[in-house]
Amino acid sequence: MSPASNALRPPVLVPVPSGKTDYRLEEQAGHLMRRAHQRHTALFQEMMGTLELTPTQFAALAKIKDLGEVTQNHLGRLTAMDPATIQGVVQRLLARGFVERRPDPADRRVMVLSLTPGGARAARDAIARGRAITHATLAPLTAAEQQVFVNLLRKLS
Amino acid sequence: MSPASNALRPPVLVPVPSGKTDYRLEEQAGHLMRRAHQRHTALFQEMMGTLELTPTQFAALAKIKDLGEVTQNHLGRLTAMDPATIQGVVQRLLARGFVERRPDPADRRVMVLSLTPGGARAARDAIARGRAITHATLAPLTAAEQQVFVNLLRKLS
DNA sequence: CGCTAGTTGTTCGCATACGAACGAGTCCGA
DNA sequence: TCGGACTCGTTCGTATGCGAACAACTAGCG
Repeated sequence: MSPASNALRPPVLVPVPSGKTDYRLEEQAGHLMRRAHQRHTALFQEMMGTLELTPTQFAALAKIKDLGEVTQNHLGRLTAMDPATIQGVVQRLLARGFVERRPDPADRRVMVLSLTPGGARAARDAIARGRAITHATLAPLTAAEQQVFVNLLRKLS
Repeated sequence: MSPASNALRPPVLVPVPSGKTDYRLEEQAGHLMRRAHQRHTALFQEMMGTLELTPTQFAALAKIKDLGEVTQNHLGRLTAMDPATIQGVVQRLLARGFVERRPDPADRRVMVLSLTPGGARAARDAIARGRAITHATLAPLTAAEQQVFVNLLRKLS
């Protein structure tokens, strides 16, 4: 039935029939990236379910678990968040009791962040779901395509 | 000297030495998509420059230009925006005088949107920049990789 | 030592993004 | 023709995401 499986071949290169080249929004990389990211966040929210973590909250939690202790700005850089953005994310994790902060005696500008026991438990649970979310996000692609896609994404920062 | 150049080969499959598999945030598809999208929007804002259009405003403008007339919800579906989201976007385009709206006599729920002359001029200008933005966004990839990347993105909605 | 440059965390404002709920209107089947 | 189901646009609330400005603090240089 279906022709199938020539998916990676470049499209047939029909040169635009009309003289004035037209602009197809739905073929622009940026627009497609927005939509793909949109789909991912929908999956994320659905599959994170009762844990009620957003993607950025999850990233922060996972990174703190990784490092044990981090300062807020450093955590922001590691998770690609603006100081203004990481600030709000950390506030919400503090409010939910997942994260603790204590002043750094060596540098009085700095607040050191670490997980609470409850935060550590949440992080373990969330990471398990994180694996499933990655799986679901990439499900429309074959295993080989997934490899290629992630490699290309890495080149696009 | 250096092994090098096996970049597309699947990683050597070192099964994690410790018993507990670890989770690398920076290799997760979702996280990478967020960062790639982030980079794109930064390029977008910079290159759109004095036109001061956001990606969603641009998408709406380009789509209206394409169709001549659209209703608001329909426009939202075409540009992948929630009714609540497209509402704000249209408000701002109305406020800047790029878009007009008039009631549809045939269906009194509906408002029909179209471009003003100024909006049409802005759209032409913006689309020219849009091409450059797509180019810059994909610049880290070779031409062949760009084809593959866009094809894979399309499969991820 | 003292001044400047840079860093850290915070606040404000604006623009997505979407779930939920709502009033107004349309449509279709009984 | 009546009533329920659906659609359209709007509002509210919450969470990113970032530029800009700011106070507090550190560090480095003359």
